[in-house]
Amino acid sequence: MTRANHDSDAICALSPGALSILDVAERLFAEKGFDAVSINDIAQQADVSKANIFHHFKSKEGLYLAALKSACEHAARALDDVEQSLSSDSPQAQLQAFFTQHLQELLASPRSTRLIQRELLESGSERGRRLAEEVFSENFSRLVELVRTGQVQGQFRQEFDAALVAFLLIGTSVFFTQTSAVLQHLPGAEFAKFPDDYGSAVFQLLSHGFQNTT
Amino acid sequence: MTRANHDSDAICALSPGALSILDVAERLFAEKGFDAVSINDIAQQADVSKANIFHHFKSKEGLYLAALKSACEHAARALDDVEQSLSSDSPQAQLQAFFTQHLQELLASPRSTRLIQRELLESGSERGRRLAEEVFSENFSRLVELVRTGQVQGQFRQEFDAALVAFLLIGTSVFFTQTSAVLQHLPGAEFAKFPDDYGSAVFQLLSHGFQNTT
DNA sequence: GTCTATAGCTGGATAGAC
DNA sequence: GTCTATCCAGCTATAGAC
Repeated sequence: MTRANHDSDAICALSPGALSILDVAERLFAEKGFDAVSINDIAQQADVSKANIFHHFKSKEGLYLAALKSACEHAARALDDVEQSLSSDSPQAQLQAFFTQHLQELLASPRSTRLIQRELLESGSERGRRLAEEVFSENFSRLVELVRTGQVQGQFRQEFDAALVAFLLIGTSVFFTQTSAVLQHLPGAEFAKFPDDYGSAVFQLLSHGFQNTT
Repeated sequence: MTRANHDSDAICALSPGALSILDVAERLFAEKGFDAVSINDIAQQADVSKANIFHHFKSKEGLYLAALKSACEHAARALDDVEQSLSSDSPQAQLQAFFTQHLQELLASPRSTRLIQRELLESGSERGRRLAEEVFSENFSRLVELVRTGQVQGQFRQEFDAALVAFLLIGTSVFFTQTSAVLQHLPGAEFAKFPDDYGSAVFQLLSHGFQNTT
């Protein structure tokens, strides 16, 4: 708990050995989950001894927290990049740009995404909540603001909660990446094989709705 | 693998002791995941001895599979009920009825939902895929057909993939139940506290889109 | 910083009495 | 069907040499 901050603040000063340990740990924890991964597994795949891992990290949980923090920093950085590269076009253009890049980012770094996903699944732990608050609340707020701007400018309907729209923009992407492996085995869901087409189709649908107005 | 079928076909003939074991197991596996739960934990909470569990179930994995199958049967039954109670109204009325009842079902039995969710997260295993295929593919197909019917009748836009619409109807509900615990801690997301309002608002949004047409 | 060796414990699973 | 007692493999973590 208290120690984790200390460990990962100096993340850039870690020796190369520690970095490869962290890298392997992040991958294995993301793939199999905390309890299914042993220090032995990590030691083998990182080509170091078990004891060496305990030299660099205080405990197994400490290593896990370090990997989690690394994944969060990666995710947060990616979101920042997305927002910085937003053109100063209309809100709907900005929203579409965010949506597209966000989906691409999720697809490009499935490891971090998955590790965070797993952590959020443990809703019982305080960790998951604090994590979400600290890492995502700021970015989420900015996205909500973007929707609100579109609403006051009259481009978006005012009858909808801006936070709800933002939630759906994020959720449809996350849920897609989360289920795409199994989606491909459902009949009629060929869209699972073309993430880019999925992205633009979903944005179209969220924009205009599936119901016919003619 | 081969034994699981044998075990759970006779699920109704199990002794009361076995049923309480299965009940506790389903709860714990859903809450913490397979690896984080020990036979000791289950034995304690079910008020039986460790050995008794191995008398009723061949192994820890056998017990897990039994719990998973129970959860799947529960979920599938709920979906069947939903479809049977569909009125013979217009496709959009049927679609809305399905959406509403599906969301309510998810909220009413979070244990089963969560256990299946966890299993799907392990996309590496064949189990997850087969599970989704066998349990959900039929219901998913029926939902897709419902959307197609609305399309040929001209009530829904034909430009969208029917399977995509069906996917979003399911995904927005599942993702909501999945993240609601953490959602409540995000600024501006008050809708997390009112699932019913969330349901109707999302259906409105998916129907008409967030973009202004005036 | 990195290793070998090992302590100390808990996990799943079994044997056999009742 | 249910229990107590037990086996042993595998785990986290530490000690101490280099």
